[in-house]
Amino acid sequence: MRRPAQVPSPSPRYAQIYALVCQIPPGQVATYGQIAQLLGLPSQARQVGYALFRVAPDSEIPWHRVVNAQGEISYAPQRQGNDELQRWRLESEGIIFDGADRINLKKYRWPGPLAPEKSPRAQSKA
DNA sequence: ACGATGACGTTAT
DNA sequence: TATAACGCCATCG
Repeated sequence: MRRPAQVPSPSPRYAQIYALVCQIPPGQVATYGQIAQLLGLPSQARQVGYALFRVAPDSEIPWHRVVNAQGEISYAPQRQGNDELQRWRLESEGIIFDGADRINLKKYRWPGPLAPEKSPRAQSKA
């Protein structure tokens, strides 16, 4: 069932994905394509999602803050309800789903690592 | 090494 | 707006 088998040392590419996802602040969400683009991977949105698939639900990574470009959770039978968990967690952070099970990306979309929601101070890193 | 798959995205109908 | 098909690239058998 395509289980992760063993992931002792993921590729550096995945490490970047995980690191970026960890930077998503609570109450906000990012899309797979956005993550990919921020990493310099314009068309590899799939790999971003695939990387998150390898992450355990109890991982330190806020994987639940990543949704697709349509602003909705990607429901898949392979996740066996982890998708529900994702929605539940997002709602816990104050994110509201509309009648179409989608969220307002215009309102919750993560601006990026260079634009924290508090201080729009670009490139103020180190 | 090869073929098939997939937590996606974009464009066309 | 919803549905369908194609493209992209890493991972799996």
